[in-house]
Amino acid sequence: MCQDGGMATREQRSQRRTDGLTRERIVETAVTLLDSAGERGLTFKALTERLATGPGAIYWHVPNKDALLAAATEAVVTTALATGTTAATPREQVREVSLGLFDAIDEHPWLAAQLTAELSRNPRGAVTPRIYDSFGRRVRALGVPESGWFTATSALVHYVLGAAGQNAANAVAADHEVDRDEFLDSVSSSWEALDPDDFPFARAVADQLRGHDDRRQFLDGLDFVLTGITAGR
Amino acid sequence: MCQDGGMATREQRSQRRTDGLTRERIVETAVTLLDSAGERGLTFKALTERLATGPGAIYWHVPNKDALLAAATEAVVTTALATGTTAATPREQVREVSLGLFDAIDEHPWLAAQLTAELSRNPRGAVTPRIYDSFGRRVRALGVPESGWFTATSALVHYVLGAAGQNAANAVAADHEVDRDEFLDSVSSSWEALDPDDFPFARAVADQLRGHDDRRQFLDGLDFVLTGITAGR
DNA sequence: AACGACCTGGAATGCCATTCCAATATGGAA
DNA sequence: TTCCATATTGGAATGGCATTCCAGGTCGTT
Repeated sequence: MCQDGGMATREQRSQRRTDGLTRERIVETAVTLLDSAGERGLTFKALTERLATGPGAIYWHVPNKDALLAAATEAVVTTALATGTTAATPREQVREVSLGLFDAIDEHPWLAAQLTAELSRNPRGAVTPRIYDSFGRRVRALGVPESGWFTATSALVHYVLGAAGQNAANAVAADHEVDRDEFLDSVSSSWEALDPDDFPFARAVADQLRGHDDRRQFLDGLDFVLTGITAGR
Repeated sequence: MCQDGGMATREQRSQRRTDGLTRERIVETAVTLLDSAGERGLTFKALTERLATGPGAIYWHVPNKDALLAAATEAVVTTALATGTTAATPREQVREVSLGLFDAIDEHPWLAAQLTAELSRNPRGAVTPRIYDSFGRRVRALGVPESGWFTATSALVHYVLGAAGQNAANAVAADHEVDRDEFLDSVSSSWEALDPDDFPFARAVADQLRGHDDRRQFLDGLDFVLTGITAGR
């Protein structure tokens, strides 16, 4: 095979740490790594370096990488949803929670995919009911009849996750660009250069791309959903 | 290090293939692998085995795995959007395209995440304008004023991707379960067991989970968006 | 002061994407 | 027909990664 002959037993172990390694500290570090380099940035190597330890120590606190991702997701979502309500009308309250999640995903671009995974893989966990409750309570306050609660809330959550996920992905991609305006401008130009027979619409809206406000667009879309949900009233 | 001493030159190469290895055949195989085992199922090892070749041959046709994923995405999306229109009203036409994409994502659960990535990473490629055009043309037909085209279409696409992505993730998760009804039932029960003070809403809608129709729920949500988009008329 | 449960970190394993390269086809020029 | 350049192939090597194993340390209890 390729054995290197054992080289005696380990002679000297490095000093044992005095500050305890806790699951909390690990999750915290994981979030930092995810934020700075995306899902690919979370490796056990980076983790062990940051925490000045070895993989075994981490695995004692956390069963595997997926669980670590789930824990990071839960930590971030819980914080994001824990904002006190200041808005007056139910509609404004929905906007408030939605923006909270939108901003959290913008700040933690890896969150959208993890949330989708968490909602389906772990519907019994803490995250799924927390999200549905945050949105659902406000949907109820909107005056939706009980039979429509689940459908309306699902539609809302799906829109928010879809839009926020796309926005976060865009933001990461735009990060590689020097200047956002310049980037949008060049995309817009390339849409204008498309064959008018094959892509009449892309051509027509190319100009609307330039300098549009993502947050504003998100809220406008949210209003479509809200209007639809409350339309029967 | 660990050199094994060269063992002479290769004496006998296995028979060279007669059927050409083409980019198309590779992408086709990639889609098959993705469909059967998700993104984790697409490995160069599996690919070389299926195609009875080596990694080098594949890399001659395709620059890397990301490009292969992008090509697979484009192939599937192009097919999904290439359905002729049979619906009468613009609103029904939007439903038609949306369902086409929803079903494609349901059939290829890896597609949602890839589409989000493709839309942001490669807005100049073929996929992004194709999607925007498919939806946008019908939005225009809905009677939306030109200034609202981009916003309305984006909202629509975001909702469809969000809902379809969540649905596909759910379907994959449910695949591991024996029975869908039984699974929904157990989730519903665990929601009912939640603390009524912390999760009043989840408790209240737990029953609506049981036996709900995903496709129907998707269309109901789509109607909210459509109603919102056309509300100003 | 010694035992065991808890906790640590380094080495070993096996999978994966990617690169390198020697070997092989193929078809046009001589 | 022979020969060569170019297109194409597949296997070996490389380096990174998650995960497992294990030989140890630490500390509270007795």
